[in-house]
Amino acid sequence: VAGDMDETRHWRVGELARQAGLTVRTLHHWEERGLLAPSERTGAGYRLYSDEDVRRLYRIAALRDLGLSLGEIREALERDGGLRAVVERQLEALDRRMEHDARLRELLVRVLESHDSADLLATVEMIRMSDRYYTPEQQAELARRREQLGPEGMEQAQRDWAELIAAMEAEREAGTDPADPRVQELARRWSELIEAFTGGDPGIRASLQRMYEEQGPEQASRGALSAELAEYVARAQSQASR
Amino acid sequence: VAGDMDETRHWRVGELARQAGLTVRTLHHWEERGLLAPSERTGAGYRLYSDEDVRRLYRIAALRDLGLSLGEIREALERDGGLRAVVERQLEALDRRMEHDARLRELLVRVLESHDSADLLATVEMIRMSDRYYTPEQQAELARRREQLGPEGMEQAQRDWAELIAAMEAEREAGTDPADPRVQELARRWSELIEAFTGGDPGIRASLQRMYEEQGPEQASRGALSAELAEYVARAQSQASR
DNA sequence: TTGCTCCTCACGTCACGTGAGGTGGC
DNA sequence: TTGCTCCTCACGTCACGTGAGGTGGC
Repeated sequence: VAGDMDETRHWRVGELARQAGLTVRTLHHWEERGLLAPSERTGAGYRLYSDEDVRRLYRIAALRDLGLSLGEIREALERDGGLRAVVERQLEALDRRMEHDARLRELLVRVLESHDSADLLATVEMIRMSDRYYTPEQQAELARRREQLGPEGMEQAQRDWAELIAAMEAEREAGTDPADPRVQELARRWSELIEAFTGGDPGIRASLQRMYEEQGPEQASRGALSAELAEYVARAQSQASR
Repeated sequence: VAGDMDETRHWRVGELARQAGLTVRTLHHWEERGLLAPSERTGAGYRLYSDEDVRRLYRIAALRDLGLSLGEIREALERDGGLRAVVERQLEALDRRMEHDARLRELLVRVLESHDSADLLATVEMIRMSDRYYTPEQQAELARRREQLGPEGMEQAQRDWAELIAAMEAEREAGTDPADPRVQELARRWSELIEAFTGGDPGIRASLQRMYEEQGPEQASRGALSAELAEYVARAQSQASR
């Protein structure tokens, strides 16, 4: 073993794959993609990798473990300074993903904590809706306000809405004129609760309105409001300004 | 708009896609995969989605946002309690990914902080190697020990090794007999440093040895040790036991 | 001669994106 | 009649996994 003069040791693909903890197919694929070709072949076409090839292989494997795509790895290996550029992009993408995952995790935990699975699906749908209509800043603002309210405050708000909706629905079913003082009082309360939700932020108000316009009251309120009731409330509010 | 009796409103695929923030192709795909088929078609084959279909669509979209695959969504919607099971699996997978990402992020930051890109690639390769040969527990143990050493301790250890390797290489080049007392002293020091690294843990010692056997001294030491020098040290150590 | 390793296609995966070529509907 | 919407193929993506069918090598 001592004086073994194997100046350029060569590796066959299977050997090398086993060594590096990869599959033969992976090495084939890297070759197809132009990342790593063996510097020699035997007469019968067997791939022979040199020490130099092996070093390149380990570099590629390392970069792959950093999450780079094969295209990015090529870029990193070809250009000087390419590594830094590619890794910076990679880090940014990773940060975005980690943020996303953190939010997702919270969501999943909430889903698991919830016992009623219909209710929990509704929660997810609501969040999805929010994501579509509120800007990230607006969402942060809404979250801030929710935090300020605390769990009891949130429940209180929900009860307030449930009560108000029930009262409004009762008037509508009774056929009360929207201009009636009782209904007008409810409409005023309605505006107050919306004001409390938007916190007076005109952007949030606009987003909310766009959501109701585009999705309709049933979707936007996740079933809390019927189209008929929304219509009735709108009539009462237009009455108020007369 | 008021008394509109559209008992079963129908949606065409484009409309619905726009509403839901999806593409038409996505709805086609969901249909191919058996997730959501419109309950009606026009004579010409136009898809018509009912309110019921729309509700199902929103449920699917919500679950997709939770990161479920289309297959998992089917499972969740078909079986009772399927949602909980699927979400639990999802959460476990997410936790694993988040842990992985956290480690990856550290790595990427270290790569960016390093100025010599060859050096940084070596670091990544070393970590890859460690992942292959040390169990998670052993890695934790090694990390604990590194932390205990602190940055100065680490640098000191690296200097110790560099010195010892240089001294050993000098003897080898000079052709000193491995049994020579000077070489024997170096070999003793060598064993001490390995002992310091493994912390006396036999598992770590075995993993380290397996790594050197399977990868060879050059790869395992990331170029710090030549095959010849490793051979020389081995001879010196076997001499010691005589 | 028998295994073992290797070779080159080539299809499958996952959730759609992106045309191509053609037809119904207000 | 002119756009617009819709239809059904069908290939492409990304990094390989997984055979299929056949041949070299110690």
